[in-house]
Order: sequence, then structure tokens, then C-alpha cells
Amino acid sequence: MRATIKDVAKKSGFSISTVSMVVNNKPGVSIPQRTRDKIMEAVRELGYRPNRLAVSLVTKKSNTLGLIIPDNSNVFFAELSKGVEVAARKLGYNLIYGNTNNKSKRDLDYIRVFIDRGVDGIIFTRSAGTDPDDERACIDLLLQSGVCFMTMDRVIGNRAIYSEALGRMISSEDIFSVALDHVKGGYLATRHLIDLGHRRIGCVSGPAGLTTSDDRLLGYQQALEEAGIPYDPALIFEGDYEPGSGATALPYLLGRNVTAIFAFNDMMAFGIYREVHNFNLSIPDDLSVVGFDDIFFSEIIQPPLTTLRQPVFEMGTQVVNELVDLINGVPQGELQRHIRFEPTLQVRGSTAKVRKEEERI
Amino acid sequence: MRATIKDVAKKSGFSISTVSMVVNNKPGVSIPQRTRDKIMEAVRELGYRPNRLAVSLVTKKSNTLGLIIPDNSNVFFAELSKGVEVAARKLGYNLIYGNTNNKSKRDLDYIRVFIDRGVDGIIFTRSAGTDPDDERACIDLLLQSGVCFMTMDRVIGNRAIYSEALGRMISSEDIFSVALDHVKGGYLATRHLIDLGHRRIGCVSGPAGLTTSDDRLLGYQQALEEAGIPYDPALIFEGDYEPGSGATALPYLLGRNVTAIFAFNDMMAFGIYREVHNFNLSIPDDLSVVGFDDIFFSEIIQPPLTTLRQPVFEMGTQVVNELVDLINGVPQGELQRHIRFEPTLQVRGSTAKVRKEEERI
DNA sequence: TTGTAGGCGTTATCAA
DNA sequence: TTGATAACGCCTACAA
Repeated sequence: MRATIKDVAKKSGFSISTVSMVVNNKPGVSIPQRTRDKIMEAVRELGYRPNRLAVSLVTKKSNTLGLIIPDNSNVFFAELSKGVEVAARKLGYNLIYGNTNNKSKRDLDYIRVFIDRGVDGIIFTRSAGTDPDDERACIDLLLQSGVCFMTMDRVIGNRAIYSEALGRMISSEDIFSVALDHVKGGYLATRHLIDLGHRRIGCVSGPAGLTTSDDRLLGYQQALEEAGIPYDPALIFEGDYEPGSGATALPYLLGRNVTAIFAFNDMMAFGIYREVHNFNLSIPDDLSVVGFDDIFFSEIIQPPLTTLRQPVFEMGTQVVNELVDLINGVPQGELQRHIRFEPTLQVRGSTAKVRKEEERI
Repeated sequence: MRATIKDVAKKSGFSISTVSMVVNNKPGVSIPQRTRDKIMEAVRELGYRPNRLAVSLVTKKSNTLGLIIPDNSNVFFAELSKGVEVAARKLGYNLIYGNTNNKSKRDLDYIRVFIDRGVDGIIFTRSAGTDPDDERACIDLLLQSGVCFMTMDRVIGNRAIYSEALGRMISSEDIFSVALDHVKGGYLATRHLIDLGHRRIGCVSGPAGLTTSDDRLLGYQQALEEAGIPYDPALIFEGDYEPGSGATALPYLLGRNVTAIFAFNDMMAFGIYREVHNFNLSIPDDLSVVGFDDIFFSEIIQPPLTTLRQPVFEMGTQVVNELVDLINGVPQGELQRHIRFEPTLQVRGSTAKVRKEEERI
């Protein structure tokens, strides 16, 4: 069995409280070096380490942050988590992950698990699951429990949601967030294609309801409008951010004579890459493709993917900093409720000028 | 503040113990439906959920498994984790992750965190960190603490390590493991290249000391020997399983006139893909490449990568099953200490017959 | 400087 | 069928 503070007390000949003070280096109390040495020796010999469960139970602090991400196997999230982890560590927090595989039920599960296990704060990137009840349940749980939390990447609170915990509709003021300016990203991607002469630009969007998708679509529409190109909803194929839906979208969009496709993330763009061979087409000669995220593979794939870079590391750092401020009770006035980052367009080989004969279409 | 069992007791008019019994559905005690209803109503109204910290403190069970993985951004581990997570869920366990970024100090950190927070079991895939002291410290901590644990993928215990906890050298019998038959994988990869006529086959290995690398190298040597090709250590470039080292290895190996490269994982193979353009060479015409892991991208990259497939999902499932058996005290005789899976060669477009003029070399 | 005692939120034992 | 009460391992006033 593992040594407890009692064992250390017994072995060293001092009382439990003295041991506790020494072990935790309590400031303000002066304990003779000799006592300290004796106690620490006992600690070493017994291999004593405080039971965090017990400590948290009484201190109500765990020095642990919970991170909920929707899809571990999307490199974008993996890289985002890295930023979070490094920042958390730097501030002395441990990080525990929950991966929901985009199931909204698991969002709820993990929030529960984290709260019940006393994390100090939660970083929440919601799943793409479509059940609105689950979404409401999540934020209600979060709000009601009183844990500090930040939403990341996929923002919550821009849709009309009634919160029981609040007893009113949720506003964007209730929920802090760190994310990219997705509208701008969508705009830049589309604008780039328009500049290359494309006019029939298809989209493989993400699930409707996710800000990452809705906002990018908004940016797409803005760019079209600016260029005087009418918006055609038939050119939007709703994907799910996984490669398969990129592949599915391809024949649909080709059937609508698009000359370029804006995939709302790189994974789906890869799905298009994989599928495009079956149509005997080549990127970018026959079809331009723009992705989103700029994950590692986008650079090495052939042709290298034109895409929008997200400053993942910085974003990860920011959520943690903001969250920890929140935890430490920094006055809300000094906190930025919504932090937005700028996407940058990485032009690579997957986009090219539209071909002359296609321009006529 | 969050509602406690006391609040429920007060509100419902019953005692704490009765509430506890009802909430936990204690078998064996018969409590009138009317009592149950009243209590459950109070539970609902107060939104009561037991504090898991307190529960774990007394039950010594947390229903949580800790998973330590070395590199979140390597899709292979992401997919492996998925299998683990699904299996854990199926058995009613929650899973918390720790990502070490291949820093051996963090292995230690996470093991501590997990133990101190009372996980029921740990699945440990060690980092590639090279400090042997850390490695020893890890297993000593694990062994000494008495938590159930399994090593996964990267096996521990095949090297000579002295354990203080055990008071003797560690043998492979002390540590359970689930992994691929890496020797066989190395053999199959090399054999495939030999069958294509290659005789100067370079390797980009993983860090020496990791079984995944050492074993694959062994397989490589076996295949060479079988074919009567002398083993040339100069053809082995020690990588770190990250893409960059694939890129670094390329000029080194090309300088040694290899006609094929066996990269010990797909990530490094991608590094080679990225770099190969700078040498005006093409895969597979000028250079055959074999990877290892068969992650998603290997199929869509051009040319598609010949690689060794690991049954990640099954492996994830197995570790969990085995670990939970361990936790439940299944007699050790009924447990398989070391479970090995078979790799399968996926032949794709990155390997081809060696060119005639090169065969002479 | 050190020890005693109370409490954190539960479960479990044993009476009533 | 229910309710005290003693743990669990630790921290923290408050006393000594």
C-alpha cells in the first residue's frame, strides 16, 4: 500500500500537521532545519507523495485543466492541443484530454467527468454532433457547475440557446472564446480563387451549425458578392470535416461544372485529391482546390495544397492564458471575452488560373 | 456552490446514508419506492451529482484509465488512441490522455499525475527520450505504486534495467505488453525490396533503444542475411520518427548509393517525399520507399506509399481488455503477458523494380 | 515550533 | 427500512 502522511508522521516522529507544512513548504511558519530534514528523509524513504484526490477534496484545487477536442485524428486538433499543452505546463497546470470523436453525447460525458474530478478549468471545442439538446445541456452544465471554461475554435453562443442555469437566452457575452476569424478565412480563400478567374466555385462545407463552417461560408458569400458573382446554394455541399465527405462531394460539384473547390478543411481536400484520379482530372489544371488549416501534410502532398493557415500554437497559448486568468479571478474587465486570430493564405500548387475554354461557362 | 449529498438528504428528509444507497442503487437493500422517488426528486431538483473525488477517496476506484502517448501529432498514435478509447468506453471506463511530446521527463510527470489522481490503470507508450534514468524511474514508479499497467507499442523490459522496487533486474515477465511483431514488420519490408531486386537498401530507423526501432532493424538484418546480402551499418541513419529526420536522412543515404529506403515510419517517409524534389529524383523510378504504420495519408500521397499496416484498432482494444482483466484481479495464469499482432504489407506505388543500370552497383 | 481537532464529500459498517 | 458514525487522506485554524 502506498505511504500516507500518517506514515511519514509516525516514521519521523512529528505530527501530521508538521509534516504537511514541511511537505508543502508552507510560507510564514518557521520550522527548524533539523525538523525539516528529518521529515524529508522519512518522505524519501517511504516514497511518499500526497494523494491528490484528498488534497483536491479539501483545497478545491487540482492544478489540472481539462481539454475536450472533437477529433484526435485530425492533425489540426492534434497541433492545437500541443499549443494548449505547452502553455498549460508553463503555467504549472497538468492537462488531461478527452476526445469525443465528434459525438455530442461525449461532450457531455467529458464535461461531467472533468467537473466531477475537480479540474480547475475546461477548454471546450464542441463536437460536430447535431443534437441541439446536447449542446444546450453542455453549456448549461458548464454554466451551472461554475467551473471556469473557454470555448476554442468552435464558438458557442452565437445561436439562440436558452439556458436553464442562466434562466434566459445565452448571449455571446456569457461565453468566452478563442478562435480564428473564420469569416475572413472564407473570404480570403474565395477571393484568391476569384482572382484566378474562377467564377463557379464549389464548397465542401463543414456541418451546418458549427461556427467554423457557418462563418467560412459567410466569408465565401462576401467575396462572391464583392465580385458581383451571384451566390448559388447548389454549389455548397455539406461535408463533415472528414476526408470521406470530400470524396463524396467531388462528383456532385463536378456535375455542377465548378472549376474550383473550396474545401473547408484540409482533410476534406485530401479526400478530393484521392478521388480526383477516378475522374481523370488533374489538380490544378482541371480543378483548383483550396483547403483550410494548413496541417503538415498539405505541404508535402502533390500538388502542395493552397490553404489557410491557422496560428494553432498561438491560439493554444492564448486559451490557456485566458483560462488561467479566469481561474485566478482576474477582474472580468481585464479579460478579453472573444479573442480572434488572423488566418493567412498559403498559396501553393493546387490553385491555378482558370482555363480559357472554361471561362466561357 | 455545487449540491452535495447532505443537501439532498436535507431536502428529501432522509439521512445521508439512505440517499447514498438510493443514488448508487445499492443491491441487497430494499428501499420503498416512495422513498426512492422522493430522494431522486431532490437529486433532480438540486442537480446533484456525486463528487468523484470523494467517491474515489473512499472506494479506491475511479473508473478511469490513463493513457500516455508520445506524440499526438503522429496520426498513428491518434488512431491507436481511438481504439483504446472506444474499448475503454465499452467497458465503462473513462479515458484520460497525456501527451508527452517524446520527452521522457513527461512520462514520469504523467505517471505521477495519473497515480496521484487515482486512475485504476495506466496504458503506457513510452517516449523516445533517451535518458535511461528516466526510463528506470518510470517503471520503478509504476511497479512500486502498485497500479495496474500495460505497455503498448513500445515495449519495456527487454533491456537490462535494475528496479529498486523489485530489488532486482527487470525481466520481460514483469511487464505486460501489447505490440506489433516489429521484427516481422522489418523483415517483410526489407524482403519486399529485395524481391524487387534492390540490394543497397538504406534505413531511416527510429531512436535506438526503442523496441519499435531495434526490432524492425533486426528484421531488416534477417532479411538481408537470408538473401545473402552483407549488412552495412553505414546504410542505417538514425531518425527520430518525425518527418524532419526523413528529410535529413535522404542526402546521407543517397550519398551511399542506395536504391531503396526503408523508413521506420510513415511520417519520416513523408519527410523523404518532401525532400526528394530537391534532388530531382522521382519515387519510385529513382528511389523506392517503404514506410511503416499505414496511416491515412499514406494512401493518398503521390505515389501512394508502400507500407506496413498495423492493426491499430485491434491493438487498442486488446490493451484495454487485458488491463481491465488485470484490474479485476483475473488470475495471472489466465492473462497473456505479451500479446503480439501481425503486420501486413501494403504494396502501393512507392516501390518498384530496381533499374537495370543500378543493379550493377 | 508543534499538536489537536474539525472538515472536505463520500461509502460502509453496524445498530436501531 | 433507516440512521449514526467511522473511515478515506489531507489541510488548516486554533491551541498549547
